[in-house]
Amino acid sequence: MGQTGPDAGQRNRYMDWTDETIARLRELWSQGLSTAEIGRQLSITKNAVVGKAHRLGLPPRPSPIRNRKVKDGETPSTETPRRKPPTRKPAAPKAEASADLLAEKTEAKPAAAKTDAPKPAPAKPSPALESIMASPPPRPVAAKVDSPARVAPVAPEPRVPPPVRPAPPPRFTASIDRPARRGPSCCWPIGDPGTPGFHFCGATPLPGKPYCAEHAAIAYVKIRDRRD
DNA sequence: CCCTGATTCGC
DNA sequence: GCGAATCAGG
Repeated sequence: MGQTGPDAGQRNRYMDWTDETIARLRELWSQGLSTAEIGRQLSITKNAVVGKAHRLGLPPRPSPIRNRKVKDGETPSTETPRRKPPTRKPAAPKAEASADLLAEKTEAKPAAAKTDAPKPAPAKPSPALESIMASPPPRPVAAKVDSPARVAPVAPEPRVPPPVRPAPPPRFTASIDRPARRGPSCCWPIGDPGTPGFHFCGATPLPGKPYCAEHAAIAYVKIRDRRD
């Protein structure tokens, strides 16, 4: 008879962290996406993202908060280490929403270069994604983006606008991760973020740009000439 | 208030 | 090992 499987105990309670999902997490994490953003694209919570990221040993990014951890024996006098009380909820097995993942797949994929579409960039995969697209230099640190959804339309250059961005600091020290064979790869999203078929271009990007020549061409639309 | 990530701790 | 809950800063 058909056995249900000896190891069928694993329900869909947790994210299936396969090599692929992990790779995607690392990719997105490396790209400087927010934990919430990564979680959203992976259909998981930011907690899961950050938790897994730490377990994977991914390089911590500039935390908005201070070091909650002090060196051992660090003036533990007046400052009482307020360990947060374990008043955490005893158990909150909220109902799982299964068909909840497909409720937001309204995003559009990077349409091919349209002949008359000045905005070939992905319709709007994500606010954060849009940010990285608008910013060639994916700064792993000091990412000082005000708000992903509050980017004011920058004024176009008057003329002779050099398409070169100032200071693309590739801070790839190659230490924590980046085995070696992992130079900069084109991070143009292909497919729907969150679907198994989703992946990045991976081609060699132009110097100072996150995209390869092909995608950079469609990613960076030439600013319309401003005539007075 | 919103956002962010880090840490903790129950499962 | 996983992730909700919580904490903490901007």
